[in-house]
Amino acid sequence: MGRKIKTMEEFASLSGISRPTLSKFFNDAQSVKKSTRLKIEQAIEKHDYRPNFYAMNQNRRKTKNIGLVVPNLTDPFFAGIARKLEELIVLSGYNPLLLSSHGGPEQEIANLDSLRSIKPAGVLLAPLGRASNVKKLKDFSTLVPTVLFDANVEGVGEAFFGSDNHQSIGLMVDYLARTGQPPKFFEMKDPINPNAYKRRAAYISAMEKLGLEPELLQINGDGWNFEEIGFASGRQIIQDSKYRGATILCSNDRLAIGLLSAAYESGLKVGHSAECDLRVAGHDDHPFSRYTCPSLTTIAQDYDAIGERSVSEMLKIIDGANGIAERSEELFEGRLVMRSSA
Amino acid sequence: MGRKIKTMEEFASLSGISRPTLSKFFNDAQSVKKSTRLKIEQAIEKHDYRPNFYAMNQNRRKTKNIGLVVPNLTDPFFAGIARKLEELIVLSGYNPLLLSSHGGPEQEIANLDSLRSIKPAGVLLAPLGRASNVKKLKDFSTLVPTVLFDANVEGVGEAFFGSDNHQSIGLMVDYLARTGQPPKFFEMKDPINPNAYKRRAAYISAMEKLGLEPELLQINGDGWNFEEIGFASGRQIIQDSKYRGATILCSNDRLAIGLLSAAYESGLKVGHSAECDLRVAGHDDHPFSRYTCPSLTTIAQDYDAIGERSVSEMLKIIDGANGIAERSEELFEGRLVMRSSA
DNA sequence: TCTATAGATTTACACGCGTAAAAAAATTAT
DNA sequence: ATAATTTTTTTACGCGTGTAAATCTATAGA
Repeated sequence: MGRKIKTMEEFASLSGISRPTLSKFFNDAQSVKKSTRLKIEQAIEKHDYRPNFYAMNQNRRKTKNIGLVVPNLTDPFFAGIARKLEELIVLSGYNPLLLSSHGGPEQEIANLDSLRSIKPAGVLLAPLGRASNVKKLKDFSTLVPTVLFDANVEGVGEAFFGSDNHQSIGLMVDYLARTGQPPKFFEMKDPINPNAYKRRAAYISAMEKLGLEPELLQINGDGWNFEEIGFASGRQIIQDSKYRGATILCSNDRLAIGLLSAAYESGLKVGHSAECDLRVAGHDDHPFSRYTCPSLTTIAQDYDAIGERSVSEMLKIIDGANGIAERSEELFEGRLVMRSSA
Repeated sequence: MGRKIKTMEEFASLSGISRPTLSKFFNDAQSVKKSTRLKIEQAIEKHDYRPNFYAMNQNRRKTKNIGLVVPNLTDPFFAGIARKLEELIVLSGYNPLLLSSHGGPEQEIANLDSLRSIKPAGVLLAPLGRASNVKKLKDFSTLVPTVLFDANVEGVGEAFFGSDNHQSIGLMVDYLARTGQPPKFFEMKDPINPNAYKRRAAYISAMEKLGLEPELLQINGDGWNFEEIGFASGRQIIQDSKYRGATILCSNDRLAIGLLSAAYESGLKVGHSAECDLRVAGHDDHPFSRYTCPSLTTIAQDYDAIGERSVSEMLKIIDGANGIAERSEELFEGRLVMRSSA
C-alpha cells in the first residue's frame, strides 16, 4: 500500500474521477450515476480515503450533522431514547451529536449555543420544560430546523411528537379503578416536566369520568433526583394509616421506585393480592421497573414510534422545499404493562 | 446593534485588534497580554462574535476537542462518569464529544473512526474489554493520544486509571466474613468486563487469606442486560435450599439488583438481621442501589479521583513535550457503603 | 534616558474542499 | 444514426481561519 492520501485532489487522480464529482458523491452518494458510485466506493475501499471533516463542512450549505439534546442522560429512560434516535439518524446518512442538558436550563442553552456553531442540518430537542428559557429556545428554533420530542413547548420548533398522556393515564386509571381501590395520584407539587401537568389533568378527568373523587398527593422537592424525592415523601405519607389499602398512581416510574423502596422499608406489602397494604403503579416503563420489589405495573411509551416520526419529520423539513408548513404535532398511545405492584 | 459579524477580519477592525492576535487568543486566551485579552473579551461580549468552528479547526495543529467514549450510556453508572468527565473537560477549556459504544465492539471501532476524522486533541476511552478489537484499539492509540479509564487493555493508550478491585473486594470480603457467613461470589461465567476477572481473582485471594474456601457461583448469560441475567440465574440458585442463610457477593451492582428482585419474588428475606435468609452485596454503588429492596450494601468507586486524574493526565500528554514517558497506571481505592442488604 | 524584550501588527500564503459555469462526454430517446 | 438529455470534466474562484516572518510598539529594568 502507498502512503496516506490527504486530499481529495490526490484521491481524484488515483481514482480517475474528477474532484467536483467526488465532492458531489460525498455530499450525497445517490446524486451520481450508479456506475461511477461503484467506482468511487471501490477506490475508497482501496485507498481508505475520507474527506477532511472540517474543510468539508466549511462551505457546505447544510452539513450532515443533526443535534440531539436530551434533558438528562443520567436518566436511563432518556439514555434509551437517545440511543434509538442516534440509530435512526445514522441510518438516514446523518451524523448525530448527542448532548445532555444535565437538568439545567443554562446547560440547555449552552448546548444549543454550541450546536449553532456547528451549523447542524437540524436539531431534535427534548426540552427541560418549565425550567427552559422559552425565549432562547424560540430564538434558536427560528435559526435552525428544530423538532421537539417528549415534552412540548408551545410555539417552539417545527413539530412535536410525544406520548398521549390523556390516553395512557386514562387507561391506567380505568384499570386500577376496575380492579380495586381507585387510585390517588402521587406527584410533585411543582413538576419540571410539562408531561406531569398533563398527567395530573388526565388523572382528574379520568376519575371524574368514572364518577370518582380525584385525590392528589402533592409532594415537595426540587431537582431531578426523583427517586430520592419519592422515597422521602413516600415514607411520610405511608406512615399515615389512612393510606392502608390505598392504590397510588405515580406521575412517573422514578417516583414510584422511591415510593416502593420506602414501602419496603416500612414493612408494607405492595401488590394486588388480598393481603397487600398498597397498590402502586407508575408511568414510562423505566428500564428498572421490571426489577423493583414488587415489579412495577406501568405504562410503556411508544418510543419507537415517537423516534421514527421525529426523525422522518426532521428529514422532511431538512430537504423539503419547506413551504410554510403547519407546525405538526402527534401523540402516540401508551401501552399498559401489567406486573406485580398493581 | 449592527448586523452579525461573520469573519474574524471584520471583528478585527471593529475591535481594533489584529487578526493574527485574535487567532492566537481564540486558540489560547492566556497566550496574549492581559490588557489585550480584556479588550478582546469586551469586544466579544459587545458584538457576540465567535469564530467559525470549521474554518478554525481546519488548519489547527491540534483541535480543542476531546473524545469521550464509554461502553454503554444506557448504564446509569457510565452516564454518571461521562457527566463528570464532560464537566472536567469543559473546565479545562476543551470541548468534549461523547460517544457510546452501545455494548458492541463494532460500534466502539466506529466511534474511534469518527473521532479520528475530527482530529481530537485526545481521547478518553473506557473500552468494552473482552469484546474489544484490541488490534484496532492499539492502532488508534498510536495515532491519537489516548487515556484509558474504568477498564484496562494491556498496551493500549498512554495511561490507565481505574479502581483497585483487589483492595475493594478485599474490603468487602473482610467485612462480610467478619459479620456473618463468608461470601460466595456471584458472577458471569464469561464476563465482558476485565474488571470482573480481577474481582474474581481478588475474591479468591481474599478468601484464602482468611483461610476460607472460595465458592464461585458462575452463571451463564450474554450481553449487557445484567439485571435480567442476575434475575434469571438468581431465581434458579435461590430455589436451592443449600443457599439458605448464605452471603452472596455480586461481581457488580446490576447483577445484585437482578438477584434482589429474584429473592423478593421467591419470598426470601434479604439483610443482615437474624431472621434473614440471605445477605447480598454488590460493587460499584450504582445510582439505584440506594433504592433496591433492601438497599444494597456495596462499594463506591472513587470516580471523582479517577476522572480528575484521567483528565489531568490527558492534558499533560496533550501539551507535554511528550518525551517517551512511561505508560502510567494508577488504581484508586473503593469505599465500603453499608446499607441494609448485608 | 537608553536598551532589551515581550508582545502586537503587517503581509502573505496555505489549508482542503464547496460550488458555479462552460465544455465535453456518455447515455437515452427518437 | 441523429438529436436530446443527463452526467462528468475542466477551470477557476471563494470560504474563514492558521501560521510564519519581518517589522513595529509598548513596557520595564538598568
